Amino acid sequence: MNYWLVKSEPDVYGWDHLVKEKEGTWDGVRNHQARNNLKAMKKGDLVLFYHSQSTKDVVGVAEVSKEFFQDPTTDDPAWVSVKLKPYKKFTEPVTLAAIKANVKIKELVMLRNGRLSVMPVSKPEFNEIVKMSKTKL
DNA sequence: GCCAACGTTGGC
DNA sequence: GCCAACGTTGGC
Repeated sequence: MNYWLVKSEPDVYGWDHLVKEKEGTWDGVRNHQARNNLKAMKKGDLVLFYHSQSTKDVVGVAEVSKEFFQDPTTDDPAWVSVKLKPYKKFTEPVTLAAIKANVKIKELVMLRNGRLSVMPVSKPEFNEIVKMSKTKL
């Protein structure tokens, strides 16, 4: 079981969209590093769902429901998508400021490479963020 | 709205 | 193959 974090602009495709659709296709990724991470995702992996730009917080956990396949938004076989479904909404969103303030997770990839949209999260980091959200998974 | 970080593009 | 210019992302 691996853990991940995906970033999304809530205006474009936020947590609420995912909940409404029940299952969302994570397409349009055009970054090699992010693509490699998508390919490494396994069904059942848990994914922190981060809202960028407006609220800047992790709002919940999604689950990988389908492993990578050809990105439907392009014919270029270089790009892939996965499918995600909502797993659990956080009781309290975990803000970027709170993450930055927590020394236990200062190695989080997001803090080092702010522009990556799909990134791995270690198990301790995942657990710590869930703990900060006061959510029981 | 500004700026930093990073990826991509194109000239050489 | 290097590097400057440019575009995009995302935090502030």
